[in-house]
Amino acid sequence: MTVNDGQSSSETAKNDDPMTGETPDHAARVAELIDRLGRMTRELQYVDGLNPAQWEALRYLNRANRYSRTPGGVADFLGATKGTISQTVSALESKGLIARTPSDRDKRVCLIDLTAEGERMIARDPVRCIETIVGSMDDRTAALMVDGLGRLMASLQIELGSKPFGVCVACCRHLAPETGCKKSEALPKCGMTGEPLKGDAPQRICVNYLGDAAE
Amino acid sequence: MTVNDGQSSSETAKNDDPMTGETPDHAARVAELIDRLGRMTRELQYVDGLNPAQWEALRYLNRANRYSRTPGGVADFLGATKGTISQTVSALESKGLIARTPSDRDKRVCLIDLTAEGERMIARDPVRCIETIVGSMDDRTAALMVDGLGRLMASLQIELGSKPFGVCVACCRHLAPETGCKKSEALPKCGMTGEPLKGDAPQRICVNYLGDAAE
DNA sequence: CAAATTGGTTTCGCCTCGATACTTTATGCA
DNA sequence: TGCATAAAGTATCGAGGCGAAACCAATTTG
Repeated sequence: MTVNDGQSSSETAKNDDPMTGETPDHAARVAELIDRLGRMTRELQYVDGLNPAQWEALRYLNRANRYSRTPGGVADFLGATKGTISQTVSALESKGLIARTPSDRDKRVCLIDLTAEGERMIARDPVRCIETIVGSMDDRTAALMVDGLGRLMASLQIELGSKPFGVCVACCRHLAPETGCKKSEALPKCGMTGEPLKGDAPQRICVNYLGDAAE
Repeated sequence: MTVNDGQSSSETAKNDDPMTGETPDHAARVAELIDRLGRMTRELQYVDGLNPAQWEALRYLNRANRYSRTPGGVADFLGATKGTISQTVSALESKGLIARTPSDRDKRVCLIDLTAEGERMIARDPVRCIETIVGSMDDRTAALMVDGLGRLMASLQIELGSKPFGVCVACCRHLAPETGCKKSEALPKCGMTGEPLKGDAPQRICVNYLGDAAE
C-alpha cells in the first residue's frame, strides 16, 4: 500500500502556484512534465492496432508535401533508420492505410499517399485528445505554451544537432529549406539541397515545422 | 532530395506569433509539439548504457519518498507491469545504481535506494538539458508552461483513467493520497488506501506530482 | 485457520528497432 | 561515354524491451 508518511506546511488552495513550500523551479517541473507527457502520449498511441511509430508516420504522411511523402522523408522526420521505416511503412501499407507508387522522376523513390482508409484512421488520431484538451484552455495560455514548447524544441534540436544520435539534425536538414529560404534567405543548414522554390500550398506543413525549429 | 515546391504568403519576421498565414490553432501545435518533444526526450535518454525506462525509474527512485521506493511504486508510476519493472530494477541493480533491501515491516516488499553510483548517474540525467533550456527562458513563460502542461497532464490522466490501459490511474492512485488529503481533505480517488498522515518531509516529491495531477 | 490479496520474480514470446548487406537507380568525374 | 560512388529502398538478422501468465511468499480477511 502507499503510505503517507509526511505532511508539510499548511496549504489551503489547490492552485497551481508553487506555494508548496519548496523552490518553484519551473525548469525542473517543465522537464518532468515533458518527460511524463511524452510517456503518456506514447502510451496513448497503442490503439487501433497501430504503434506510436506507425501513428507518427501516418501523421507525418498526412501533413507532408508530396515530395516529402517518401520512406526517406519519414525516416528523416522520425529520426529512424531507413530500414526501420521501411518496416513501418510496410506495416501501414499492409493495413491498407497508405499506398506506395513509384516515382517516375526518380525511379528509386516511391511516393506515399494515404488511402481513404488512412484518412479515416488519421481522423481518429489518439493524440487528438491532447488537442481538444488544450483547446479548452484559454487562448493566452495555449499561445504561451506553443511559444515555450517551440523554443524548447528548437533549442533541443540545436543541442542534439551535434550529438551522435542525429535525430534532430535530420529534421532540421529536412525542414530547414522551407522557411530557411523564405524567411531569412540565409538557410542555415539547408545549403545541401539548394532546390529552387516553386509550386505552392501543399508543403504548408513543413513551413509550420520550420516555424518551430527556426528558433 | 527534399524539394521545395511551395511558397506561401510573404513573411518577414521569424517571430513566434502565428503570422504564417494559416489558422493559428494553438491546440494542434501543442499536440504536435508534445508528441515530437516526447520522441526527442525519449531519444535523448539512450545514453550512459541506460534506456528511457531505466532513466525514468532511476529518476523516480531518486525523488520518491522511502515508502514509495519499491518495485510496485515504480510500476505504478511508470504505468508498466510489475514484471517489466522487475527487469528494469534488476538492470539498475546489476549496474550498481540501486540497492534492494527487504522491508522488515512487510516481508514481501523490498525497499530501493540509490547507491552513490546511482546518485552520480542521476546527476548526469540527460533530461537535465531540458531543465537548463527552460531555465534560460523568462520566468513568466516558464510558469505558464508549468501551468498549462500540468493541466494538460491532469486532464490526460482523467481522460485515460477510465481507459483500458490504466497508466494514469496508477499514478493518480499512487500520488493522489498526498495532496489529495492535505489540500482539499477530499481525496478524490485515494480513498482506497486511506492511510493516516504521519512523518514529514521525505515525501515532498509526491506532493509535487500531485500538484500536477490534482486538477 | 483457510481463502483470497498483494508484492515481487521468473519465464516465455511478440514486437520494435538498429545494423548490415544487397539491389536498383542517379550522379559525378574522368 | 563509362566507371565509380552515392543514394533510396528493401530484406534479414539479432538484441532488447515489454506485456502476459505462472508462480512464490507474505499478509489480510472471513
